[in-house]
Amino acid sequence: MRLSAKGEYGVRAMVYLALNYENGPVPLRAISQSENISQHFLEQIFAILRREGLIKSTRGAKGGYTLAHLPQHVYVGDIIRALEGPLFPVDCLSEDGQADKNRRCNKTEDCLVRNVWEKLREHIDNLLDNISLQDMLDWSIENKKAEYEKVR
Amino acid sequence: MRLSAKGEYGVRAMVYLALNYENGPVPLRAISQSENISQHFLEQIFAILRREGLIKSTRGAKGGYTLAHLPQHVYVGDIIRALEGPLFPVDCLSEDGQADKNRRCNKTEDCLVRNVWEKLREHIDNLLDNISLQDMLDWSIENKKAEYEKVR
DNA sequence: TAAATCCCGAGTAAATTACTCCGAATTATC
DNA sequence: GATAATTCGGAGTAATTTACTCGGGATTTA
Repeated sequence: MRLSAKGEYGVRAMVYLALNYENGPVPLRAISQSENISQHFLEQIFAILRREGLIKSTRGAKGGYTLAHLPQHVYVGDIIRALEGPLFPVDCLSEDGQADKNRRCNKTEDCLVRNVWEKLREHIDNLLDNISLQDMLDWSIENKKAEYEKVR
Repeated sequence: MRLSAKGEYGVRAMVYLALNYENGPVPLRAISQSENISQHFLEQIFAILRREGLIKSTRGAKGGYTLAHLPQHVYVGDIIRALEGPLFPVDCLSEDGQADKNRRCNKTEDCLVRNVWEKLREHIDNLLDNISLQDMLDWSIENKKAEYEKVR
């Protein structure tokens, strides 16, 4: 039950894009260096994010990536789901019938546990779908303000 | 971001023990057959649950496993954490300083994302620590009642 | 003594993860 | 038009994790 590097890096990178939202396209090299993430790996992550419509790319020199929407309209949930698939999947919960049926929970009629997984997924989705990149930037400012007040 | 079979099976098995709480020790074979889970694999899962004090074992013929506490005092969070380790770990969040430091988020002073992971873990913990095995059994009864009302 | 169980540790095939490597296409700038 | 900076795409791969299997020993009941 952990977040993979893809998801973790993806969110970090998206925050970086949010910070530079006004400055035109950001090249991967910059993110890679600043966040200390392999550039090749980032390329793969960004390919996904682009396919999912979360970022826009500009090719060629002076090119790079930009958020496809305002930071207040990009949610952590979108990023993570794009990169990791549905959150908290327990196979018996998969909507698309892709579940590995001969391996898991065949008693679908009366599965006592299913409710728990459903609740859990709802909670996680709900939380992450209510945190925008802008929120994260704002928290940071608040924290800094608080730090400052404390010092004074 | 998914629950492993260990966690999933573990919860299913514990629900089974809750259902049979009054009937004395339940042998693995019964659970294995009823829940369609490999018995050897269950042994490993139960070894962990026992070490964590969630179940008690009785050896020998007519032996088996019993919940160590009343179903209303065993929480899903305990089961899953026992089997899967801390929920939603992002390495930069690990309390024990075990984090793979040269790989991830070295900017610990000012990590914008950390807050999100922390909130998320709190939420998940909080949810799962408030669902007891008894709750799950009760829900099932309620569902059945509702079904019944609907039919009537 | 025999059968039923838990207990323990080693081994392993398959899947997943976290990348690397290569080269092509596109664009800006000189 | 050449060069450099970038995105784009796919293939490959080493390490790790997962989901088990296998074998045998210890304990208890009948």
